[in-house]
Amino acid sequence: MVVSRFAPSPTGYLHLGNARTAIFAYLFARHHRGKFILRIEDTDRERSTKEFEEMLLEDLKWLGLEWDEFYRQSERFDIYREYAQKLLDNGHAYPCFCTVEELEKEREEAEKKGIPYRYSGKCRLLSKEEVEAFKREGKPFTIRFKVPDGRVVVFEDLIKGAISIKVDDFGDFVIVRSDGSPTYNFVVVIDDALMGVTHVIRGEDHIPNTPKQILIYEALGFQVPKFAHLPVILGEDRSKLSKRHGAVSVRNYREEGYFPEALFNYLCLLGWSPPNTEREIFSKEELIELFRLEDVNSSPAVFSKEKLRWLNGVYIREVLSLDRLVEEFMPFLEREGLSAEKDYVRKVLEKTRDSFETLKEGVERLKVFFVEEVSYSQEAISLLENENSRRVLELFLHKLQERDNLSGQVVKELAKEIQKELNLKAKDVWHTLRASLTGELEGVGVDIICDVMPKEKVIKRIVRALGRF
RNA sequence: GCCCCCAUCGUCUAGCCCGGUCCAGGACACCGCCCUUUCAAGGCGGAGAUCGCGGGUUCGAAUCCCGCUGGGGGUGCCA
Repeated sequence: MVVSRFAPSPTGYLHLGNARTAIFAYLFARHHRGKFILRIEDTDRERSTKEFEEMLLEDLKWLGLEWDEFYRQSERFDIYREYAQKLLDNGHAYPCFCTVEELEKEREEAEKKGIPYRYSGKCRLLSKEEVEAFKREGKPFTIRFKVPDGRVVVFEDLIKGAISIKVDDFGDFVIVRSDGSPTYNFVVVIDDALMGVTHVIRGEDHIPNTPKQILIYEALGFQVPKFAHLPVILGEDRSKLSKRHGAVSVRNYREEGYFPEALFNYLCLLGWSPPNTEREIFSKEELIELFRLEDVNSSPAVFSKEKLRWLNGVYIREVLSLDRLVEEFMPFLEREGLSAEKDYVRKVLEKTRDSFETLKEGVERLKVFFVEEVSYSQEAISLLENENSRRVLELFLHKLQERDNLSGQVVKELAKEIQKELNLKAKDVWHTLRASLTGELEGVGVDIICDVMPKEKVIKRIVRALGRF
């Protein structure tokens, strides 16, 4: 059975790059009817927090990723200790008593000479007696993995193809810190092996780690899984997407009123495209069906907020159900201090869903439907102060009284009559109505407003405008 | 510095494995027109890539080979 996993460390909000990695790993597992594991990599006690972990889970769920198994590395230290001991016993690892200061000095010297730094491996040479003596003294030590000399590790990456790395490029590396906590390169192997992970799908920044990990797999007699390294996501300036590029966490987009389906869909299109089709809109189920690692691009992609926006708009106007739209719109309305009956919101959105691309933008655009009193822009004021405007509004009110109810159809008829009777351009009539009704010179169609808003409310706004100008 | 990865319109990409149908297709953004009471949305059309550069191989190369350049990533008792 295929088993993939997503293994984030809880040191911040879910980053877009990580989200895409999670999505690909998830899609791959589901496509093969396999298992998808979520593993929290919190071995670094300094930077990991419970709060971030909760956010992470929340964001993942929001995106629509369900996992079959869940682990937390901080709860598995006993297991890691056991395997560290195993490596010590079978001679693949050794205690190292070098201090951080000593290592720092070595590194500086290497740099000064312009030669690439790697740990000298001098603690490899310590005799049993020396080790015992140091331990009795209570001298702190790390455990290092013994990297075999001259070895070239070759592996077939499912996305990049054959990759070979000379192991001499890095020295013996630490697998257990002096405080007893295990390091990433070590635990990742233990966990993936024990959890039966068959496909390690992760960012390409892990390529340099892979040979180290393969060495550990071998030293422990574990079967080496398949690897797939995804290209990174870049910002507009072509450097790795990071905080200084602005909104880069899933949470940011959620708060701006993006839909998880749209973000999911967009992220899939970054570095992957489905075979034999020019479609771009896909449901999660379709993506599961279509996704193949072979079709993932091997070059990095620049994140485009513009295109995400567009895609979100497509979801709002074409893909999502009206009910869903209403459901998600409500909290955004409330966040702006506005409120309305669900049915009313439904009526509004039914007619206007094709005119905005994020929920936040939607609330802004549709405010006029929900506020008690509109505020007038400078342009609207100068228009309403015009004598013609007064005549239009008065005539409109007068005619409105003769009608039982108001609608888009009715307002069109009335506008036409007014235009004729006052000998004005259609434009002028409409502009005046809009200004009095919305306080702005642009926005949602006046006919739509009259279709949706109660007649009394329309009258009230016009009366108020008339009274003010 | 050293190691690894990558390279098609501004951006995401199709095509590359199995060379001719590609004087390179689609999408976002951009420009114009139409629709129209405005802004969007929508419809139609346009511009935009000598396939990073230079050498080969071949009757023929975006597609195969070599070199160069550029970009990205890594180089921790972070993950």
